[in-house]
Amino acid sequence: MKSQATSRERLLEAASELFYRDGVSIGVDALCKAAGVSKKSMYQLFRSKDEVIAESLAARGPYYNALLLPSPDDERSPRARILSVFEREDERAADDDFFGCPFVSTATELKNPEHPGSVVARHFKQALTDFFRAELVRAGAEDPDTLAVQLTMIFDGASARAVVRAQPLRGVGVQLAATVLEAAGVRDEELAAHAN
Amino acid sequence: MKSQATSRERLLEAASELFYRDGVSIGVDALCKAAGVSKKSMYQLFRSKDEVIAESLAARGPYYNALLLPSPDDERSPRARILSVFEREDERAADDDFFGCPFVSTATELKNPEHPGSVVARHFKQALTDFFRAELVRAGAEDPDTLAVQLTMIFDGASARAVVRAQPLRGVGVQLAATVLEAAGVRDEELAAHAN
DNA sequence: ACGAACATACACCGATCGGTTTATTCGATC
DNA sequence: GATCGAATAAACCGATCGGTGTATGTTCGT
Repeated sequence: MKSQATSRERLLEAASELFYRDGVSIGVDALCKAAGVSKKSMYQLFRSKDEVIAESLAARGPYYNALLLPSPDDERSPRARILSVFEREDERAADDDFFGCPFVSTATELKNPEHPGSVVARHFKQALTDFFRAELVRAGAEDPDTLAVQLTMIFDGASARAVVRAQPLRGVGVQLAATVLEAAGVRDEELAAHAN
Repeated sequence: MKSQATSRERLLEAASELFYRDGVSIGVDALCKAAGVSKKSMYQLFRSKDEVIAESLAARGPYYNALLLPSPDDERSPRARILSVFEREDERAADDDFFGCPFVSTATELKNPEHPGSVVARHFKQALTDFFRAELVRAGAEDPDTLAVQLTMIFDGASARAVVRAQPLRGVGVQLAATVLEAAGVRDEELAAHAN
């Protein structure tokens, strides 16, 4: 056997990596070769390359979120949990093989917002915003909706900065997020004060 | 004659638009056809498609900055001048033909940070940061360097949000920038206080 | 009226694009 | 061991990729 994973799994995994590293314009020949799957098989597992793009992005989503978001049983404060996302992004962005948020990158390359891949991208950006919002609610923030969107914008802005390879000023995203939380009155004591 | 502009100008203008709207993977045939210039002419005006990418981006730069940045004889406060950039971005992002900051988009698509187009992109993002920095210095901000980078991040984050077509919450970028300026003590009275 | 310079359209190059088809091989079932 | 389904490699499709070569104007200065 080729490997433990099914053809479909190998295909989606290779697609995630290649589409992220080389862009969605990478050819299906190269993709199938990397996955060790014949083109014939690919086209009976998926209707089109566009479907592979969307499905591989959807498959990457949970994995990517697991990398960034703190685990649910991480008992730190909402503030610390939110800032940890920016800290991890900061670490990842320092790598040479960092090409930005895969969802934003894909949506940027696809151009068409109705492309199934763009729809998936939109969904997962919303998931990040939802995480921020939930933490902000826990912290008792005043306007969690707006604040969550703002944090997502900071996240994507930090990512964009890494993409264009501006001179690395590490921690500036974390610092910015902290400033915004501070301005919104979200502090570490906040949760405790609320709980008491 | 075809038009007043030279072949080179028509080529760069068409390239700016097509590369932005359809991505840099648009073919040179389509580009030349749109510009009304023969492929032969293009290849004796430019060494390669990559060079056209870089030059067209460099040509778009001043134009794009003129759209966003306030004119030098706009006598509003640094705070107002900075916020006006986010207001204009907010307007532009509402258009259906908005595909994000062209510099970030191009760098995202090119992947390779050493591609001449990526170098140009980096340069123009720095120009935006420099504008912010200059205004912050005028306003007497404490850490203009970090703050300027943070504002650039907010700018690109707002852009990314528009690219993925998240539900439009207009003005949230402006609001975020205002929050950060407020936290940094940059207020409208600041300049006057300094001048007095 | 002439030749030099240039810009054009267009064929051409090998490679690759997304996608389909064919022929072959392999492994499981009976 | 015969049979069938599934997976494979590879040819094939028309179109397009970035880039070049050629042959036909068109516009000049002289």
